[in-house]
Amino acid sequence: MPTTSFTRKLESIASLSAEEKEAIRKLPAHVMAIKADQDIARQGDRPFRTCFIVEGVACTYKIARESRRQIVGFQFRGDAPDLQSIHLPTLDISIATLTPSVIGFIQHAHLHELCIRMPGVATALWRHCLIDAAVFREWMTSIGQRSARGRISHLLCEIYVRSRAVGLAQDTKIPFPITQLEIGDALGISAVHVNRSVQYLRRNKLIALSDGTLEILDWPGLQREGDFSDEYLNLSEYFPPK
Amino acid sequence: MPTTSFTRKLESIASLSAEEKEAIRKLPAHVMAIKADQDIARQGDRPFRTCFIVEGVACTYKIARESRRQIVGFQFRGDAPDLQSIHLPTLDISIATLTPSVIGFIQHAHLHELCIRMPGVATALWRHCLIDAAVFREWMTSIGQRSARGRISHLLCEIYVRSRAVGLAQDTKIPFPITQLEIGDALGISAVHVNRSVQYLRRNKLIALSDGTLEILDWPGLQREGDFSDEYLNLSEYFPPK
DNA sequence: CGCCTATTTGATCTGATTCAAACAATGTGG
DNA sequence: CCACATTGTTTGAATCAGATCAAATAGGCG
Repeated sequence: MPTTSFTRKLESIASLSAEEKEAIRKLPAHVMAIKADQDIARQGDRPFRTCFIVEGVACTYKIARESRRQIVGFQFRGDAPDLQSIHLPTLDISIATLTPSVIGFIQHAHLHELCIRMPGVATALWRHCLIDAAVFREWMTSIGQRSARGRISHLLCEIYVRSRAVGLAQDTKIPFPITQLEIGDALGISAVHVNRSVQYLRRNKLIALSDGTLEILDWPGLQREGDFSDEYLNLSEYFPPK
Repeated sequence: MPTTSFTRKLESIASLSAEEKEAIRKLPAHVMAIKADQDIARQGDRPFRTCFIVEGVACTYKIARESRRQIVGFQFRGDAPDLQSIHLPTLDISIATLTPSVIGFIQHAHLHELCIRMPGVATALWRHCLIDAAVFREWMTSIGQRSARGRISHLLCEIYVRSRAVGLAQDTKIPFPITQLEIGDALGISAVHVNRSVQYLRRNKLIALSDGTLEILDWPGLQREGDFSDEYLNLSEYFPPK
């Protein structure tokens, strides 16, 4: 079932009864394969349904003056990039795939109905929105206060932990299809400077990054470099790498 | 009633029936006067109640490495800085007053009960959380992509519109008790540079700012300078200045 | 093979930081 | 009511992190 990824994500951030899980899994979902670098939705849209990632990686972004792009989030398996549209009709962000992806869509009407029928599901969805917001706050702190190296290290830590939480990690390795340009757009750094910073992290044996794979070589070191602590992610279960 | 400010805020972002408004107004609230520059709650706390601003101005902030402070939001009359704690038990932010303030507190239990009894109230509260998140996204975009001048102009526009929406504006003037240091901490700019940028805005007759009062002299010009559009605030009613 | 996108390197420039000090405004206690 | 402490604003000078511009190199893929 495509909704399994969504259920698993919600499970990783809230406690759900077996009935609730089953109800979410049974939500009627429309599923679609989408190529890389395609917009799924655009700023200003008024969607009648919410999307979630079944497979692949997506990002949400806003455009500021002079077509400068701020990526405001990365979404992995199970994440719902526009869950907010349940109660905010007009999108203030655009959503795009970064890799070839499989995207699921659930109509708002079905979610509303389920929220009334099972308040525990409403709580889980609300929590999903609140954790998104906690991540935004952490990113603001990163962009506003940390050095380029710190920001990049912090982001890599976050993506590693989140990937792990939804079963995408193999040992200390995760798939990492995000380009350096995209990292720059997410962190308010130029791509050139991202490159130089990544090289620094490689030189210092904190990470290995190539061929779309990120390997954590020195987890404590990377956390220190990025001033990272995973609390803001509010994961209900979390297995740190050895 | 102290809860009137909170009700008015929710009214400004969601449509509530007379019964719902009345129910919110009747929520048992504990009220407290607090001096300026006091923490109301701290990162790591697990509050059993939510606070809201009856009078005064507060901010929420996070501390990054080397005690650098990122202010992640300003709160005015009616705002609930830690509404998230309804479903996220541990606070990832600290909350502090910026001026002498009157703060109201409502127990989570009462909010939960009301959410079940009146789903419209749940929607309004959820919307409050979602609009907070939309503001975070806009701030990220500001901090990540806009120049110092742009960031400051954008912030002034936002505060002006929000103050107006809860009845704090007189014509083109609003109370503005936020220091330049605090602006800097909110926007990732040093206080010195904030000062020079504010002087630029003054020189160019976009604003007048002194004695705790901000006057908008050239609204279109300030919006242009800050690349500002109010859509992300999701106000249900909005009266632009003439 | 050749096109396109991503990464890398080098050189130069600049917006913003930092440090330091003066100045203004406000409040406090004697 | 004044001396003084405190906090916020302003100015100047030196410095730097990161941007920009330009071009080379490397990978992936039809």
